[in-house]
Amino acid sequence: MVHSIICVLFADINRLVKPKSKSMDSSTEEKIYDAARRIFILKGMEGARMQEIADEAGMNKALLHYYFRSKENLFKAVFKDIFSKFFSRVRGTLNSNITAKEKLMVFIDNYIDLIAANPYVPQFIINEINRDPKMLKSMMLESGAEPQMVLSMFLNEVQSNISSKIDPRHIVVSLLGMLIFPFAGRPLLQMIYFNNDVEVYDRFLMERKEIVKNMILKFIEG
Amino acid sequence: MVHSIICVLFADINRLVKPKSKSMDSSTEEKIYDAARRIFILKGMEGARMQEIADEAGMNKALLHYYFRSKENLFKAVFKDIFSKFFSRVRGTLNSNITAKEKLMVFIDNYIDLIAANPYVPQFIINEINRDPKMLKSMMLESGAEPQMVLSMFLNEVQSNISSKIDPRHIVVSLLGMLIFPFAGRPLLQMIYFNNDVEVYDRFLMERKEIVKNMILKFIEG
DNA sequence: CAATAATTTAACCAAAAAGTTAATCTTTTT
DNA sequence: AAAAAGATTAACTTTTTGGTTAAATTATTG
Repeated sequence: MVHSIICVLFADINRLVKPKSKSMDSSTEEKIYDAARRIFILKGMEGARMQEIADEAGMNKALLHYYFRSKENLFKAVFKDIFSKFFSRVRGTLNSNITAKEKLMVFIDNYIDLIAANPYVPQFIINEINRDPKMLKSMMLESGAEPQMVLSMFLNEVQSNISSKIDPRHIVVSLLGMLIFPFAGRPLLQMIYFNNDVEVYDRFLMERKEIVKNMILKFIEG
Repeated sequence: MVHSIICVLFADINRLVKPKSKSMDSSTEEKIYDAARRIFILKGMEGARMQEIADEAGMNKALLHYYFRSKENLFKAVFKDIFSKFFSRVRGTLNSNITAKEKLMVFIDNYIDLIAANPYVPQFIINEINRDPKMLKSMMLESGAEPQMVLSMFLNEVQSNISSKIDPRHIVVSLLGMLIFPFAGRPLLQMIYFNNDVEVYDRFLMERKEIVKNMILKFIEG
């Protein structure tokens, strides 16, 4: 399959958060930023500690306050970045000129690859928006993300190309649920249904590409 | 529909957490327990403050330590309770003697009602297990919950009654994703796709009963 | 009722965590 | 090279938060 080759080639492009690299060519501010991203995504705003972020970045805690005035500040910068990057990545997968149905299939493949490379991001975003829903408003204004466009765009296409009278929002929500839940609920699901076998669960996640495509198609085409 | 009548009649039975009641007939310990449940579910272990729980319970912070030695202790008691209650409720919906397919349909209806009455519970459980996966092990041993039974039970039935060669775990995960995600992602979804209209979103959630049943059936029956 | 036990409170303590500062080291500018 | 600006550190302060205690109040029991 050509597509899976493309997936492999571009796998690291999907990574929103750089893994800690030993080559120290990035600036101090960048190092703080990256460390903060990793810690915040893993532990959330409330669970993260400034000291921990400083340690992760390999430097003094005071520097975090030197570059970003407060934890709140640092978090907001990081969150805004992750949020907009994530949504623009998602939107990016929809900009080819193939049929609507094909586009939907490519979307599912890419979305699973994207989350596989950033398994904590969707849950992180959902949690933080639950914690402080006001953030979402400013996020949508400041970042050019316009996340509502992401799926309504092609779902209008799907809607018109395929005979289906279902509210497209039900399809979006079902689709996202099927894609995100196996990642968000991994520790639970992996233990209960997979005897905590990491490799088997990883395979399971990749199998989902075909499963979800199949499921959505059957539903849309009746 | 008879079923919706039953749903209305038993609506409050689904509620795992009592809303704060003005009638003060419950014991101090119970009041603390209930307040802790509400706060922990809303803010999580890390986000919750002992003072906040004391305020919610309408009493002194020292009392929380008098009845439960530590925050950790209080949290574990509450979490264990919520976890096992939730899973036993879920399992409870599967104990009628109707066909496997019918059982699946009833399950979907009941599950949505259950989460509608406890919208934060699934995400809370997932988050806390992510934070401390060790908890899950002890939870499964101590509480008689055995959550793995919940769906494998009837999915074996479904599997044998209906011709379908799909790994039932894919069906479980898809199903749970479709059911849980609209609740977990509510603030995000409601804002992006529903102009923050609470009533419309509530209706959307109830519509999902038919949508999800439809979707699962189409998938299983091919 | 008196004594004893259980409950409740206000005030306090210690540890953790965010945030600050002044002094030092490094780089850039003149 | 001297001065200035920028980056970095160690040590410190403040605030938050979980936890304690001793005294007061209430309930229970002999």
